[in-house]
Amino acid sequence: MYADVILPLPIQASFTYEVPESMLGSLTTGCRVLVQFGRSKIYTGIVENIHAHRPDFEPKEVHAQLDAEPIVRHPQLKYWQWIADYYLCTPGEVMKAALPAALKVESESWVEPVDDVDPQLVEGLTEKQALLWAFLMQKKRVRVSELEKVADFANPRVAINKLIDKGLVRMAEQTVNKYVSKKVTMVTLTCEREDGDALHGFFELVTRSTRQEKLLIGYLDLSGWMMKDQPLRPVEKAELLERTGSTPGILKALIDKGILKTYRTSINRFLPPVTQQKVVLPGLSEPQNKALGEIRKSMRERNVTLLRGVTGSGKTEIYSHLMKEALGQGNHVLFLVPEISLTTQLTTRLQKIFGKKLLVYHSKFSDSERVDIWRRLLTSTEPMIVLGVRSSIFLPFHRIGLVIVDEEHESSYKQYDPAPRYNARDAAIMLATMHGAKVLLGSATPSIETYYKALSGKYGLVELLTRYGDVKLPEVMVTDMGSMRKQRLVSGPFSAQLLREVELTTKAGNQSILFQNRRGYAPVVVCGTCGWTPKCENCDVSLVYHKRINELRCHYCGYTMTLPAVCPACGENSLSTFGYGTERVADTLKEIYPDLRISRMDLDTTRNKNAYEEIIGEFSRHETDVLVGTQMVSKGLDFRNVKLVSILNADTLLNFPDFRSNERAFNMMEQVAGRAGRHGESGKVLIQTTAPDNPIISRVVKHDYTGYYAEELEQRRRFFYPPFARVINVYLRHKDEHVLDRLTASYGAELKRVFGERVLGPETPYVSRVSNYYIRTFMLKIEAGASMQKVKELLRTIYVSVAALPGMKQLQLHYDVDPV
DNA sequence: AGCACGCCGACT
DNA sequence: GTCGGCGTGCTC
Repeated sequence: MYADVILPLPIQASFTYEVPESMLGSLTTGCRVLVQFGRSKIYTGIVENIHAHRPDFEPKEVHAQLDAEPIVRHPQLKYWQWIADYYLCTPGEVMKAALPAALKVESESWVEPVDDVDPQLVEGLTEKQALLWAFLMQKKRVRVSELEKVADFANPRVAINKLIDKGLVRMAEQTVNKYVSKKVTMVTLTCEREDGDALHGFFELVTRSTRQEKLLIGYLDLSGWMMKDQPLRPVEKAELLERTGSTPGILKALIDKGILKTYRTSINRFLPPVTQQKVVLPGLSEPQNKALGEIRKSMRERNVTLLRGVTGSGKTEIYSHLMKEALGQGNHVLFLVPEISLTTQLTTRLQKIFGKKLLVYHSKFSDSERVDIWRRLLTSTEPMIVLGVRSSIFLPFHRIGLVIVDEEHESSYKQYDPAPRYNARDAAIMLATMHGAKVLLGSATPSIETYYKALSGKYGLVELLTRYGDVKLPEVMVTDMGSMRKQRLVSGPFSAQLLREVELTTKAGNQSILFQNRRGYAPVVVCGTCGWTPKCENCDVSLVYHKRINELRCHYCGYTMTLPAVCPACGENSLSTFGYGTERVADTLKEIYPDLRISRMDLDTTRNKNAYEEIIGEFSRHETDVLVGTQMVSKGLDFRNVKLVSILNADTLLNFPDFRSNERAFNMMEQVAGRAGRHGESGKVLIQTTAPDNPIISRVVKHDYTGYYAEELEQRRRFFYPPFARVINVYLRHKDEHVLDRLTASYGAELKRVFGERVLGPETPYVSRVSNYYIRTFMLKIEAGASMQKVKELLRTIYVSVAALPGMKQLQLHYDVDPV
């Protein structure tokens, strides 16, 4: 028998290996295997298919079977294939994205001396070989990578191979298992279960402490100690303390008395629930209830329903009710949220309702934690909710009944780099379709495509246009920075009007959020004498100044340099900074109001795992008055006291040179505005711009989504963009700009020959070089109804037809399907 | 993606 | 004349 195996590589084909007899019968589709690929490398592959067709080459054998049971469930491989087809990448790339790293063991090459070394051979070694040999004799066994480091000469691999040829050393591939299961502390009684006397004695020992007694009883209760016909249920220490309201001290007292003992164990096994978790669902307001009813009705008729609910309308409560229903039917639920909104705020809220039925899947989790969740879904038959980010669509669900995609318009659902460049919203809809599950998309500002589908009847549409508790939508004011400046009413990034509002808000005991979509201190540094400006070595961008660390940073590749004291071009001491990033906004505000408590939230201040939670915690406990931040502050956060929100520079949102810039700007402003006044009296939003008459801003002022939508749709129709066209961007990257331009011309000619008017470009992107690669792009606009299968084939043909051109091998070409 | 093979310039 | 550089092709 032979197994077709998917390998985590950007190669279109799958590879056929022979199944050794020992695995016959046990090796099945969906199992992981270790296979050798090429001369030495060992990869984890997934068995795609097992068959008896002898291939016309001599296949290698499957090295090892890693799973007794499939780790990828039946519909999943089909799903991977769909993603690979749709997003124009290989199944191996999908596999790479889908499996947590710890499930993808890869080999490391080791070398060791052979058992009986011929000393004569050692004599005849060259200098380089002798150096490697000496190191190896010292260590006995060494990684190839280590050996390569020790070698102070080029191509050490050649020398190693010579040693192997001579018969002095041999290679050994060793796979590394990166998975470490999480350990927890468990509690158990020191006596045997049958030993009633001992237990009686224990109770005697705690008669003088009600709290100790309570803990003991709690243990008996949780473990099912007395129900001797059933197996003893292991009890976690944390669970015991929480359930009995005890402290670690009380537990310690019982351990000291010799009643209880603790032990460590891996939690990768299932603790059956003690009692059915009591589900306390939030009550729904009248409008919420009505919306819920409409959603249920819509779901009976259609697979996908859009819930357009204004910010603060209480979509989460509605989701909770739907999720509970799905759980009740024994189904899995996938609740997708954008990376940024997976805060403790949402998690704790849902945890209170669903307890252990809620699994959270997040990129900040360690890999082992992700594997635990993977395995739980695989082995458990219980209904569960996965609250997760983009990549959680790849988890091994078996009976999805409901998929919820919150903030469906969010661009972070789209993976941009590396492949697969998938949109988790769209992929989740496909996943649901494969499972026969229902989908609910939620947003205050649905994407144009989604709303179009909803209005045209393809999706169901439910609208919830009042905020919870009838709080009014915030009042939006626009400040014309141009005229403010003329009147000298601007200090730094702030208009006098904004400063007054911040002051009033703080005096009234409320909080403000200032939104500036740019991190760092100043985006540009310029020499006042000669005009020199620091640029990134690897990318075509100027470096952003970060003051606290006194560094210039590239926001594309991470390149850094310290700010020179004098201009390196002319030697004058005349470097000055321009523009405002969040760091400078916070500093400037502090200069104006030294007593104001200001915190900053952006990528730089939230690097480590807890920083994000801390900043949010501080702000929600009202330990800070003003929160300055990038788009991070615009998503899913709910603070009671925020009464003022300001977009410091709306111009930067409006002036993007692509077809989605209006959509992005409107969504962003509406989302930011939505942070204001979610409870009690309504809040205020202040937009600072030099273009106060911009139509998008006018729509935001009126919170006029439908107006914006109608106008935007018309634009899309006129210029043939989504939803009327399907867009595929083609990226060409090369280290040599001249070669790139030559290849781009040939490729473009071929592209246009085949697709004609549907091709736009080539274009040099705004940032034309990233990490030393020059970039050119084409945009392909395909009629909405056209066969993507056909388009895909044509693209492949075009690639093949230019593949022979010189330099093509060093050209990186990739497609971005449905770019956002 | 890795990795080896193979073809051209700078050293003994 | 070999060592070592990088471009090309293959991997079950």
